[in-house]
Amino acid sequence: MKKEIKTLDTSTEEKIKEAARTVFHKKGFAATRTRDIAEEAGINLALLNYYFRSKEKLFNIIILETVTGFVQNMSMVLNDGRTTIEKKVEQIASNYIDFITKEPNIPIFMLSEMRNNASGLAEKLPIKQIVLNSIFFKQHQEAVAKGKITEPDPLHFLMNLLGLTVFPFLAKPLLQTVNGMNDAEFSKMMQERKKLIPVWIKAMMKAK
Amino acid sequence: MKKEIKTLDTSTEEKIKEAARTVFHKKGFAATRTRDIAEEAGINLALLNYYFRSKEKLFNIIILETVTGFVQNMSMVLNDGRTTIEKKVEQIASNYIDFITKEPNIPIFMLSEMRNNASGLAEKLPIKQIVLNSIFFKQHQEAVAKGKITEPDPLHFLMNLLGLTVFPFLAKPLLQTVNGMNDAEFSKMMQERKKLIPVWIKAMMKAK
DNA sequence: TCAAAATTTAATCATTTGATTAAAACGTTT
DNA sequence: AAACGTTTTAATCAAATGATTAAATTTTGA
Repeated sequence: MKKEIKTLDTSTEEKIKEAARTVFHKKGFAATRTRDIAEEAGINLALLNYYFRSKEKLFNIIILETVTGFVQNMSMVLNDGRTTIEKKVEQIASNYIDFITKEPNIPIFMLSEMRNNASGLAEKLPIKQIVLNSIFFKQHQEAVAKGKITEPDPLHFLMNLLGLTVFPFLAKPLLQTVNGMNDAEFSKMMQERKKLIPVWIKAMMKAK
Repeated sequence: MKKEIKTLDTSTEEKIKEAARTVFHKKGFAATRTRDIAEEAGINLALLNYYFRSKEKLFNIIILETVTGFVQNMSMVLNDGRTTIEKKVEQIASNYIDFITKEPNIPIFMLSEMRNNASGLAEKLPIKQIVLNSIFFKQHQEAVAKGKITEPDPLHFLMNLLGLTVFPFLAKPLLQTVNGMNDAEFSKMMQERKKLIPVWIKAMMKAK
C-alpha cells in the first residue's frame, strides 16, 4: 500500500506525538519522563528518539503546535471584517471557554513553559502582526475616536478580555478545594461567563 | 545546647530557605535541582538534607509560606470593617500589583505547582473561611440587595478582580517579546492599572 | 520471492540527581 | 584542656533518566 497515507492517525509517529502532547500538557517539560510518554503511547522507549531525536526536540514541536492553535483561533476572529467589535468579544469569550474546557491544561502549560522563554518560542509567533494588522485593531481605533471606548490602548482591551476568560481556568484547582466546587459546577459557571464577559467588557470600556 | 537566637538572618538554615525560595519560585519543583539550591545558598549540598530531610519537605515549607503570604494580604483587606467595598478593590489591586512587581515569579509558581495539587496544599488553606466570613462578603451581599451590584455571586467579583490584576503578570513573557515591551513599560502599564481596575470593576458590577 | 530498507525491541550506557555516610571542624560546657 | 554535642565537608551510593546500540522483525520494491 501507499506508505504516506497509511492511516496516519495511528502511525507510530503520530501516537508518540499524541502521547507527548497529553503528558507535556499535564506535567510540563521538566516533570515529564520520556518513559511516561512511551508508556502513554504504548511504544518502545527507543522509538521516541528514533522519530524525534530527543525529548527537547519533541517538546519544541508540541509547544509550537499548541501555542499556534491557541493563537490561530483568536486571529480568525480578530480579522473577521463582517463582525462588530462587540461580536468579536462574544466570539472570543465563547470560543476560548469551549476550547479550554476541552483542553484545560493548556493555559497553565503555555504560561509556565514560557516563563523563562527557554524555547525561544515567542519569537516564532507573529502575534504582534496578528493584533496590529487586524480588523479588530482598526475597529478599536475607530471606537476610541468616536468616544465609544475610553481606554485608547487595545492591549488593555485584549488583556482584560483574556484575563476574564482564562484566569478562572488557572484558578480552578484553588476553587475546587477552597470552594468545594466540582467539575459540573465549574463548567456551569464558565457557561454563565460566556454571556457575562461581553456585558462586562462593554461596561468597562465605556467607563472612565 | 543553646542556639536559639544567633543572627537568624544569616543562619545556614535560613540561607537554605531563602535560596530554595528563589530557585523554586523561578524554576518550579520539577526543574529545580538540590544542587542549584546549595549553590545559590553557598552551602554544602548535604546541609540541605541535614536541615530539611528532603527536597520535597523543603519545597512544602516554601510553597506553604508563599501561598500563605499571598492570601494573608487579601484577608487583611477583605476583613477591614472601616473600608467600603470600593476602597477594598482599590487596595487589593494596588497591594497585589506592588507585591507581584517585587516577586513576579510567584503567580505562575503558585498556579503551576497547584495544577495537580500534588502537595495537597489547598486543603491546608482556610481561604473559604476567609472569603465567606469576611466583612467583604457581607458588604457584597448588601450591595446586591440594594441593587448596586448586579451579579449576586461574590466569586465572580473576586475572580474578575484577581484576573484583571494578576493575568497581565502571567502574560508578561508574551507581551515582552510580542509587543517588544520592556520592564519599565510593563511597570508603567501596571501602575496605570492600579487606577483603571477599580474603575472597571465598578462599571462591570453595575452592568447587566 | 527475496534482498534491501525501515521499523521495532531488549539491553545497555553515561550522566544526573536526591540522598547518605564517615570523618573533620567547630563550639560549648565542665 | 578535655569531653561532648553540633555543624560542615568530601566522598560516595543507588536510583532515575535521556539516549544509544545491535540485533530482530516487518515492510517495501524489484
